[in-house]
Amino acid sequence: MNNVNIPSSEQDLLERAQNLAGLSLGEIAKHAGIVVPPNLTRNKGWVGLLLEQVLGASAGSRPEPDFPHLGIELKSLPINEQAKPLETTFVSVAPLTGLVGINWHNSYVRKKLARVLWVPVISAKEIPIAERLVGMPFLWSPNEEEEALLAQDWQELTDMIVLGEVENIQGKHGQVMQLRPKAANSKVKTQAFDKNGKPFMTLPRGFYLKINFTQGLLHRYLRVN
DNA sequence: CGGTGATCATCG
DNA sequence: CGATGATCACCG
Repeated sequence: MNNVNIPSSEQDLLERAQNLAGLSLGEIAKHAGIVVPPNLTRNKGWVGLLLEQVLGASAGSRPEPDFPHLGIELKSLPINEQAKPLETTFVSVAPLTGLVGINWHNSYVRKKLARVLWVPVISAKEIPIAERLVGMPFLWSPNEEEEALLAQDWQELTDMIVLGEVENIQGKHGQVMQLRPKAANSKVKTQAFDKNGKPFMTLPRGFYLKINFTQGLLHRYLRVN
């Protein structure tokens, strides 16, 4: 069963998402006719895919926003009962080549994060998948401070890539956004350039939002209204 | 193969 | 016990 039911507007999408607040993943899955896996070990993207389907996002792996006509990206956000994110948030694969002419302003990361529908899910490990509750979804765009932090980290990480130092980048780099492996396993390789400009093969990387960043925006939206 | 959706699992 | 590096499933 596919999404015949595509949200017509940002407001429509937001309302639909907010109607999920308080529901359990089990209830939502049942309504959608989807079986809840016993755990996420072999279904790591399950929550995100469930929400995509229920909210009428376009499926597939195309590098586009989940709602192309609205320019909105959908992100599930696992949190604990104290509203603290439990995991970093994957943003996108990091380009390791073809970076000439790319800057923060025209970067893919900035585009992806321009408008995000965050759907918090209380996902403490001890809670069975089906019993995990959806929190209050909210639409977010970076404010000036957030965008400055993202731009700074993106620049630092991209500079290192351009200088051929991608293999010296560790998770600790970046204040709010980091670069980490993003692959099926550590044997997967993609092309990059070393510091002498020579091509070599390395592990694909992705940009991830650190927990302090998503925690901050969560608080910004949950606090004053 | 390289993108999407992410969480797992081990280490300090 | 949090953060980093590694990993899993699916799609076109």
